Amino acid sequence: MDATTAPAARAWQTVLERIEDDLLEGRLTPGDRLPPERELAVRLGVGRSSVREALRVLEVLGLVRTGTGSGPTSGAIIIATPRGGMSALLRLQVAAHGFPLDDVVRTRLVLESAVVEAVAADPARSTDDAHAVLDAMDAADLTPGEFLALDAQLHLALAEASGNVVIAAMMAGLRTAIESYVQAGADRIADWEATAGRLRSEHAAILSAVDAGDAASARTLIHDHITGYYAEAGLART
Amino acid sequence: MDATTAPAARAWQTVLERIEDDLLEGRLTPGDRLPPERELAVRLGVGRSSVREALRVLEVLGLVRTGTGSGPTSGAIIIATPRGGMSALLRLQVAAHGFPLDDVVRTRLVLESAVVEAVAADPARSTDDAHAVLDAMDAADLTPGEFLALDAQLHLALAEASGNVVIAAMMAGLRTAIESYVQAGADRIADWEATAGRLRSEHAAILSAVDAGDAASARTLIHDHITGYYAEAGLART
DNA sequence: CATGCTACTGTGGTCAGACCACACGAGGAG
DNA sequence: CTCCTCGTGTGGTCTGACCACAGTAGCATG
Repeated sequence: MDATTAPAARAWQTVLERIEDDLLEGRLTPGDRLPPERELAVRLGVGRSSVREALRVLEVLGLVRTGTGSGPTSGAIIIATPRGGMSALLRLQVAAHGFPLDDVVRTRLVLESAVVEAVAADPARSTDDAHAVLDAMDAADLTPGEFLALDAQLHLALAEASGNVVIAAMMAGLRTAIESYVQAGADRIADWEATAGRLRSEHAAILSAVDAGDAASARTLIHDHITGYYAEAGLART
Repeated sequence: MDATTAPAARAWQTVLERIEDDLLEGRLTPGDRLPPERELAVRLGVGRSSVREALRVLEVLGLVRTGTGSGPTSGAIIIATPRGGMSALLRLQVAAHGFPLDDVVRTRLVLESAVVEAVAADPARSTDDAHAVLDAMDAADLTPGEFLALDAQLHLALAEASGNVVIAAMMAGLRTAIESYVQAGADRIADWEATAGRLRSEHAAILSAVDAGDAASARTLIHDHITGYYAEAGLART
């Protein structure tokens, strides 16, 4: 409730809360440099190792970027790139069985449906990036791994087209979390070329529906597209 | 692509990847205890501080719980409680302006709509927990803070009723991320009692629609419920 | 005077060692 | 047999030291 006055039993939490508070109050914004670790330690009355533990957390969460040496790129710099942190969180939770694979897939369905609906409903949203990836996927000599990487890129491009960075970050993370399972699933598919061809045409159909502003069709198509692949790859529950 | 053989320039990443690999391969599961920090350091050929930085990250992400002393509760124990990590990530990203408030609210709309729809469509889902919170909110002497805490609890109970832990964790995190803004918004509402009364009846209507299996109505009601509050609290963009 | 090299300085990255607080458990004192 | 005390192993923290790295100031050289 009141993080600013909480005692924060552990020293590294003190550092974390202090930085979060600076962020909230606008004393720190992306692009700013944090004081040197040694100075921060003295200023907050903790050891340098405690400062480092807090910075490590912030780094993994995508809030700071650290650099050695001197100059403007050195030191701990505030950034705001949530992709990495979201991916790490989801990936590890899936690995630790905190997030069942089925729930991850179902969440993808919810978010992707909302994405295509939003993009289809807003004529101002450009799907140029998605089309570019779609064209790249037409190359005939793609390995399954390359194809799936482009597939992830395509879905991400759609999410970004929706303009919602939270959803885009979550979708990137969800995809990363199940990346190894998707890859393993591809190996189980007997006729990969046939599947790839089907996925290509499904992608094209989805984009067409989105571009046409047909939100309802886009929802249905993306839903079937995703559930279809997971069923074929032997990842679906039912 | 291949995390297991990646060089991992930094020592703490080595530790992190090793533990992630153990999780993926099933060598570590929730409930297991990690080796002592000192032993882990020797075994991986890194310093103890590097091990601690990795453990700190895992702790914040909700993957391990550390305890001092001896006995079965001491040491670093694998858990899988993603709530805390999701909340921390979203809260800090909002604080750092990586996640615009509007996108957080819009994502809430997407997820909550999907939740009520799923719960309404599945008669097996129990809304008993949500009803219990609803009853608690009828108390007349609630402060705005207490009321909003129960409100968060109610929405979370619905998410849990959907059975999707990923969505439940995300919703908990999204709510936490904007908690301070929600509180601040409540202070700007002139006639709080009137608003609280309206929220109560809206909650009741949503639960009724869900219990009746009316997914479409539930979607509309929850959508208006959320957008209504944000508009009244002066948090909405438009 | 211009140029290029060198040493210095400040930064994060890592390690080693020490000490503390804590909780359990073994062993002795009663 | 019971209770207390001390030992032991754990995480939590601090300190100091050293390294790698990048920029920079200043000197040597042309």
